[in-house]
Amino acid sequence: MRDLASEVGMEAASLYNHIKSKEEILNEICFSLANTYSDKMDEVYPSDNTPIEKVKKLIALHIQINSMSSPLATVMNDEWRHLTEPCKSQFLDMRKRYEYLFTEIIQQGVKRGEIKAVDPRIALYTLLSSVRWLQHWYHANRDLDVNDIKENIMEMFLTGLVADQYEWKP
Amino acid sequence: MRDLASEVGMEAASLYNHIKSKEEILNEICFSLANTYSDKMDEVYPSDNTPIEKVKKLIALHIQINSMSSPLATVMNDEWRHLTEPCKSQFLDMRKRYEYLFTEIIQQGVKRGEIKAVDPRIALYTLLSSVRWLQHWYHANRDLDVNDIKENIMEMFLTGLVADQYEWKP
DNA sequence: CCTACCGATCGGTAGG
DNA sequence: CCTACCGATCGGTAGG
Repeated sequence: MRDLASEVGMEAASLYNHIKSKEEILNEICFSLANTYSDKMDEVYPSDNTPIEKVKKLIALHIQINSMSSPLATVMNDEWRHLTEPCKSQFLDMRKRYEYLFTEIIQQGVKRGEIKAVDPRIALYTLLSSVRWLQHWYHANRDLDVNDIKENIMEMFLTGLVADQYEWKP
Repeated sequence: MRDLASEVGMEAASLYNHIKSKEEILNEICFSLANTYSDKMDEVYPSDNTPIEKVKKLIALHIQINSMSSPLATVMNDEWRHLTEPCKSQFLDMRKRYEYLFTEIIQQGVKRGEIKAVDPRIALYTLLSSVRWLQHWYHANRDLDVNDIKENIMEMFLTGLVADQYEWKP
């Protein structure tokens, strides 16, 4: 709180005329971002895009948030554990629902023959994890363009690293 | 330190007969794991495997460490920032070298036509990030088998999510 | 290995 | 918005 205060040019004690507690800030950040994700899911999930198009739209949002709102994303990703009840449970419920709908999308893709028969949970967590650390390495590699990153990551996930002509299987 | 002490059944003060400082523990954990990664790289990099085989071997190590030694991996991944100089610089140098050799492997694969023309840094960070969070979701999904996870992740990265027969490009 | 205790720091309050 | 200050907690030391 002392650091925050000096950043905005006041004493720590004065912050408490603007906020109720340190945790109020944490709540604000976590739920603001969680709502952004939920809203996008509520828009994408029932749409008539193909499952692969849906996955692409959601991954694009993750890339966007983790590269643009990265300090907020860092707080949500690393500090949600310090939410107190009942907020913590509410937050986890939102996350659970988001992950459930995301696996549903993957599973629908598998059923329709668009997506390979991977384990949907493994696919989901691998996707989410990989874009999660954008916040950390993106700022150390500023010369990279967000759209380049987006296209490269999409390409990797959708068609893999192995070159089309190359016969890699033993 | 109070928590650690009670976990091993002593008073916090007594811990200091076994260790020099809290930070000594952090150093121990960070460098023990960093050495494991470096050693594997020194073995794999100059070997006569194909670049893709090398990538597979390194990713397998990351999966192994992040699922088996997960508490140690969590400490290294999240707390290395609190290393003090000169240890911090030394740690970052090791990481930089590891990442450099890893991108070299990817770049060689691209040059040899085995790996698609992705940006090697983006590919690297996406690979590393995705397996990094194994520690967090693996224990919440205990029914998953480590080898299943390994195979699924490899498959995703190497040949992608899109089913072979499916024409997805617009 | 424990008791007793230290200086620093933290989130936060009282009172103006 | 500030000064002054609180109780709790933290890493660590002295001395046995």
